[in-house]
Parts: sequence; C-alpha cells; structure tokens
Amino acid sequence: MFGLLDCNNFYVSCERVFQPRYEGRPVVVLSNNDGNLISRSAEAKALGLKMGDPYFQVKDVLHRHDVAVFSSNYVLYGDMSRRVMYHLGQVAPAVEIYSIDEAFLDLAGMETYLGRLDAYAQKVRAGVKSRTGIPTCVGVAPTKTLAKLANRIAKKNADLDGVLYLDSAERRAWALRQVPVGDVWGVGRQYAAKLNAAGIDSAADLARVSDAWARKHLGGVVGARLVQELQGRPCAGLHASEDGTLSRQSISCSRSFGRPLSAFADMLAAVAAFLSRAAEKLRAQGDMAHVLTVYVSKNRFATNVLPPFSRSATLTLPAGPTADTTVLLGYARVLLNRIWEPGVAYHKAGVVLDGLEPPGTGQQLDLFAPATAPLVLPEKPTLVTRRPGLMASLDALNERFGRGTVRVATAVAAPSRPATAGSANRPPWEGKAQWRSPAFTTRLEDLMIVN
DNA sequence: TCTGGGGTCCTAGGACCC
DNA sequence: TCTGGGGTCCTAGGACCC
Repeated sequence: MFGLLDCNNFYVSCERVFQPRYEGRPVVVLSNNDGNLISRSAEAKALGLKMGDPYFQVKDVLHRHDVAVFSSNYVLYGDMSRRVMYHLGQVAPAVEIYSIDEAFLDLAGMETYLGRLDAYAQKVRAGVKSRTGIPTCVGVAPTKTLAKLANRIAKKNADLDGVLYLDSAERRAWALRQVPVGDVWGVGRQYAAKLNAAGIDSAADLARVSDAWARKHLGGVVGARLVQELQGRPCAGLHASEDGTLSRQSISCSRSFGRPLSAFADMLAAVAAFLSRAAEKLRAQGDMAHVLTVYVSKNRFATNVLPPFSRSATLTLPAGPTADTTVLLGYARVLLNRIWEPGVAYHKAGVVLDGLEPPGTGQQLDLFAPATAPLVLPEKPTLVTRRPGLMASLDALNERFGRGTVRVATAVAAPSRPATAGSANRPPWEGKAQWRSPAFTTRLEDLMIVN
C-alpha cells in the first residue's frame, strides 16, 4: 500500500499560518515576476480564478472581490515544506518527497498490524496540522497512481474528511468512475484530447484499454505502466528520500527578466548569476556535474516573434565532472556564445546541470592539465578537486551572511543604463515581487513579535 | 506594460565502438 | 552486385508533473 499526502493550496496555506486574518478570505499567490496565479484558496477557486491565469488578465476580478494577493515567497514555502516532510519521516516507515507539497508514504505491510488504514491516515493529517498548521489530504491505495487518484477525490469531497482508502476492488472501481481521464496522474493536455477523441473519458475507461493500445498512443512504456497502475498492479516503487532531503538528478536555475535584455554583457551576467545558484545547489547536494546546458528564450507571446522561441546548447564537460562555479562559468560562456543572436530581445535565460555524481567516482583527469607538466606551476587549475576550499569558503560565507554576499564578478551586473527610481542597483534580470510576505521562519529580523 | 520555475522520463538520430 | 549485430554516448526535444 502507498499513501499520498498532499498539502491543500500549499502556498496559500503557508501565508495563512502566519497571517490568520486571511482565513476564510479569497487569497492567491503569484509566480515569480508576479506573472501568474500558482496557488488559490478555495474562496479564490470559487470566484472562477484558474491555475496559471496571468495576473494582468484577472487583476480586475481580484480587486472587485477584494482578493488578497501575495508574491511567491519560496524561502518560506521551502522551510514549511521541510517541516511537513520532517514530521512524515517521524510517523511513516519510509517517505518519498515527491514535490514541495507532496510525499508518498510506504505503507507496505501496515495493514497486518493496524487493520484498516483510515485511522492511521487521519492521525498523520492531524500530526502535520498541529505541528505546522498546514491542512492536508491523504489517499491510500495499492499503487502510486491510485493513491494520487484517491487523494484527488478526497480533496474534492469534503464529506470524506480528507482521507480516501481504496482497500477493495469495489472501492477502486468506484473511484475510477469518479475521475475524468484528464485528471489522471500522467495524462496531460495532449493525451487527454487524444483519449477523449477515442471515446475514453474516465479513469475507468482508461483502465480498460489494452496494453498494446496504451503503448501505441500514450508514449510507449510510460502509457503501459500507467494503465497497469490504474488496474492495481504496481509498476513504480517508493524511492525513499534519505534523511528528509531530496537528491536530484538534474539541477537548474532560470528566470524571466524584469525587462528584455539585448546586451551580451547583461545576458552573460544573468547566466553567471543563475549558474552560481545552480552550482551552489549542486554542492549542497554533495555532487559534481558532468553535463551543462545553457538556454535563452524570446518572448513567446509577442505576435512579431516566430518560433523557435528558445535556443539551447549542451556540453559534456571535456575535463570531467566539476562543482566549481568558475570552471562551469568558463564553459557557460562558450555555450552562450554559440546560441547568442545579436539584436534579439531576450526575455528569459537558464542553466541546467546534468550527469550528477558524487566526487571520486571515475573522474576523468585532464590530459592537458598543468599537473602533467611538473615543471610548470599550475597557474589556472581546471579541476574542482584542486580547490574545493575556495568553493567551501564561498558557500560558508553566503550561508552565514546571506545569499549573494560573495559572488563571481561576472555575475555582478554592470550598470548598462542610468538607474531609475526604485531600480537602483537591481540587476536587470531581476523580476517583480511587489507583495512578498516576510521570511517568518528563516530571518531573525522577520520573526513575529507576540505582545 | 504585464504571461513562472524546477523537475522526471522517454525517444531518436548520429557518431562511434567492437 | 553483394555490405551485420549489438552496444554506448551525445545532443535535442517532447510530454508530463507540481
């Protein structure tokens, strides 16, 4: 059995924990750059506001109904998530952190001891609520896909009191009939349209298609697994997250800019800033990266811009994996030069680190590195292993004095235009965040004072 | 004027290997 | 005239997830 615990309207719930005056009122949280709606309270959903709605398109509705609007505060949400996951680690045999607000619980064999698992699921919910203030729902079922499905039904039906346990074939069949096929985990917009066209409308319909049909029309083996999981045959196990943290297979950092950039120097500074952040995450996870991708994007909504909207370049690092920001930056500059088109107004850029591995596992030595020429002092070492101390010091300083206290010079924006009021010293790639709440749990200055 | 960010998994062709 | 089989790695891109 798998459990799937999912936080309700997670970002909105995080804001409400520290500002309970927003309980019962419509609340939304915006994406970076205050671009789109990415979290809505039940009251906001009732107003017809949709996930992903651009803010500027629904601004009037928000004002008319006095909806509370927040910029996203990932420092706060990340810390609240950590607390939720920590508690789950205390009460479940194994936990897989699936996203910032969701976790799978390994409940294999627990029925032998506890009988039905409804009461246990309720206890987990109550524990998370009392320790973090975050409301949740739990689905319990024999496969991950069915646990997701059960969770979704529990969320939509208040009378279930936040828990749905699919313990019998009859209950599973009933649950499959409740859910439109487009809401099944793994069925996105494209597949939903295809399925509807083929007369497959509910999860129950999808559970009946043949293996061959699923392979042909739903992305090969992925589709076949999806159907099997709906039928109650597990195809995916639980990937336990060690000590409550998540270790990733790729790490990226990207941003939409506050205003379009068309100067190479600005773009290079932006890429350097994103790369610095990604490399920081890489080192925090204790890994090195073997593959680097840099990409730049144009405004895909502009009527005068034709696809492709994005260009990327990838490089397998010739001298092997590294976690050194400055080494990575040297390659990033080469990649950016490869995709850069002069005169284009860019709206976004990003970097991706792939091929992550812990240090010391089959690193390739550089044939041309100075170490092979003992009479020449290494002026410019190329492998991170030669100077782990520099990166460690960099990380320690930024940890202690705040992110970005010490940076590589390339990532510091040169003032390419006179500063306007309010924009003084803000790099041109930084977006808007007009309504950000305080970092209640991670900054001493932001701690609440209780009188 | 204003449209997010960070992930996973899979496919496929080309270059290359034995 | 006739030209194999079984792999890996690299790179780019698509579909999906929250």
